[in-house]
Amino acid sequence: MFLFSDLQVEKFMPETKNKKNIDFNEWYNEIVELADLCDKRYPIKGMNVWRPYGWKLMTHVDQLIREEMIKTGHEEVCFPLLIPESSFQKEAEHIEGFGSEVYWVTHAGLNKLEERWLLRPTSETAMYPLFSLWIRSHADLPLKTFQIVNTFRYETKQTRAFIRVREIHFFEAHTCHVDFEDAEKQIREDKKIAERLFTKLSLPFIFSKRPEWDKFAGAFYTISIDVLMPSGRTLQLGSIHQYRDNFSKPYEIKYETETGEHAYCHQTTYGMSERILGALVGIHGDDKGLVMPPSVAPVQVIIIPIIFKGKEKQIYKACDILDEKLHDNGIRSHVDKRDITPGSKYYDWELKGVPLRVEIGPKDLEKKEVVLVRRDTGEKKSIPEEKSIEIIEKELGDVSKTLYEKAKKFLTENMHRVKTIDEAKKFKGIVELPWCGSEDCALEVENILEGNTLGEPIDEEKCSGYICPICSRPAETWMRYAKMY
RNA sequence: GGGCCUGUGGGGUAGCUUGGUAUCCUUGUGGCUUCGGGAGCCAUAGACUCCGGUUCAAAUCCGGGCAGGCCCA
Repeated sequence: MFLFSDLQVEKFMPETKNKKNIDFNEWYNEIVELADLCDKRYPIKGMNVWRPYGWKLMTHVDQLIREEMIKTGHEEVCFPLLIPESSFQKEAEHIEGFGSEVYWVTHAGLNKLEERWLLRPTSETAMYPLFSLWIRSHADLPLKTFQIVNTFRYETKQTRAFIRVREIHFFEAHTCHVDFEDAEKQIREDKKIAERLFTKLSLPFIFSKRPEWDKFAGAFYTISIDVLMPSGRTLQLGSIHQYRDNFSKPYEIKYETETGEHAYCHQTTYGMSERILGALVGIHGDDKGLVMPPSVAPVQVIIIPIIFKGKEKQIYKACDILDEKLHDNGIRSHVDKRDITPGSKYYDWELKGVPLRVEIGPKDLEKKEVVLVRRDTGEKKSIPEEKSIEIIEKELGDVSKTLYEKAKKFLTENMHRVKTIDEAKKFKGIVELPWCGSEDCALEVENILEGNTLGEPIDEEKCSGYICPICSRPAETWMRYAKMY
């Protein structure tokens, strides 16, 4: 039967075709294109085009990272995209880890190259031959650099916008230190950077020490930064690696100590990518579109003039005055003067995830008020025009907080520490089980739970008094398992 | 790595089984009019993924490529 009420729902509540709660993956695919983040029609698998809005968001994320780096004494550099094969081949584990997924340049013009070049899958092997020239003395250390560049990995698996791509928008920090302890100090700083950065992005995350068999190719150990997506899968947003002297030896990154000895550097790296944007989309978004935290929203406050015949001038003027005041207070605002109906603008900016909307119409002018609407909660209220700036500033902060708390609740509710496989089977998301330390046992858990080994919790007492659910030996640590992207 | 499904104007689709003139919605453009949750009218623009095969004739049938999606490892 055809009901008028169905039509109304359709008419007044336009939403994505796919619902986030029902089919997250399809919803995600729909929204990245609807919201003008990227264009997946570029004819190479896994290489999507950044559209203006998506790129703006990404550059705002980059800027937050850049600020953290500068604040902690890192210097920005930019290395070449191409790496000679001979540079790439110096560290054995690294080659083994990346060898199957690099793109090779074999020809230049009409000539075959004498030595092949590769497109960087990450920049260790591009940077380290130069580091060995830059570093001579202990006074040159620590060397703290970073770059934000594109890297290339030939993914054979299913690609997904921002989450699994072949051309990666990559942030990588590379540091060199006098010894292991100084490198460890760097890693402690890296963890604090993550806390600050992801709080600004309203993205609660967990650190895990990746298992030995799944750490970065060439690393001594790897700490991953993971978030939990609404699908129940984890998404790794960043990695912090302790290299010890694994790379400095083959690349001969040495320095002269105060006593005139020669010593190898200890190194760390820190990596993140556009997966952060994928997490922002997936975790905060809803069936109306994106919901962006104010820290990265290209437009934080959208002002919609409600035009009535004969009153256009006054209304536009009121909008412009507020717009200017917001700018003066460092808030990114915009007045939407397009010749379409206000309702149509509401939907547009909701899709784009603008945190706050202000409506100014004739009634508001009379009452010296403006209407304020929150994207995250839908809450709508009238506020006095003269207090609008302070109220808007406060509301922007509240949006960040609300987004964070909502995501934190989801993470907490879907992370469970249990003692047996049977208990673990009851839960989706992330489970922690006692672990004896054997790879075989972890892989067996992976099989049973149909998930992956995420890693051990860090900065936490070891797991004592429990037994490994597979082999019944005493457990050494807790181990996390989850389905991963 | 294995299996399954899909490809028609910018977007979404009908047509494909049974080969012959490509449907509708949306969007774009110009104009009139309107504006507190996707307004209306008029005019106009725009498509069969690529290569090969079968056929008098292919969007339609067959094979392959490329691209997209889903499931399993």
